[in-house]
Amino acid sequence: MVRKGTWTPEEDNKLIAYVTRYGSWNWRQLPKFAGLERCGKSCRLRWLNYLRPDVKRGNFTQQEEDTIIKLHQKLGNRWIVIAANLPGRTDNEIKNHWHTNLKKRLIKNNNSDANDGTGNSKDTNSDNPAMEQDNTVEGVLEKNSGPNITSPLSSIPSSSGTMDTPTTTEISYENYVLDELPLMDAFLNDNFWTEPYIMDGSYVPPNEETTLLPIWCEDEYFSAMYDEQLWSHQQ
DNA sequence: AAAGCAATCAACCGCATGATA
DNA sequence: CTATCATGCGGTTGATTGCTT
Repeated sequence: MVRKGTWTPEEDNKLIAYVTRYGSWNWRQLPKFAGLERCGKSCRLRWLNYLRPDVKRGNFTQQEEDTIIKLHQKLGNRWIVIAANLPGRTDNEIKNHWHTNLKKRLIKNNNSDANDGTGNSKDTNSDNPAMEQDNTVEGVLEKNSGPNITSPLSSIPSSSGTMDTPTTTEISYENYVLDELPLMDAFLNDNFWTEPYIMDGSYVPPNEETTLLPIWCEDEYFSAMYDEQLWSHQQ
């Protein structure tokens, strides 16, 4: 039986514990091994959109909104490409923000422009001089990602020390002491960011013997940390 | 206080694409 | 070449929350 609907803290615990330890070597099989009554798709979405350590929560900044608008003008509904240029933001989050805020704001702005008769079109950053340096789509892409539009996964920090500049605003994984947090090693070591995503065959999935263990039960510290720190931030 | 409505956002669904047998 | 499977993407839905009356 496959569960649907909102994820519970317990389910989140299981998913985080599993992906942290073993990576996402196969989303379809993952829920079975992780002890989750969810489909693989649901697990993947939950991880990518909410549980990944580098997911940035909270309000969009003016600069982020400007980037979204500019890129959407050029690219249309290619949310994954737009997301790739906003580190820490997911396509789902950007899509939602677009439909609930930016689209309406643009319509409103266009209407007011049409009414004022000046023909001067103001974008959302007209009150922010700092943003007027290079507001072309090319400029935004160049500034955020280099000359080429990057792959969606490029927003995931590489192993080259990007944890020095965390993109997470609400959940700071740096606050946890490594010695006391065995599971968090995986978040912070050099392999974590590449393991789940590299499909070159180098990643060895857990075997049946090890995965039969209910791994989430072993990690009481992690569970407690998660309950207190992480879950509360998401509510 | 409660009912109605609108806004928000987490999650699901269907389709497309790429890999592999 | 074709079938099958896994994954990714974008559109849409529905539950929850907040606001108004």
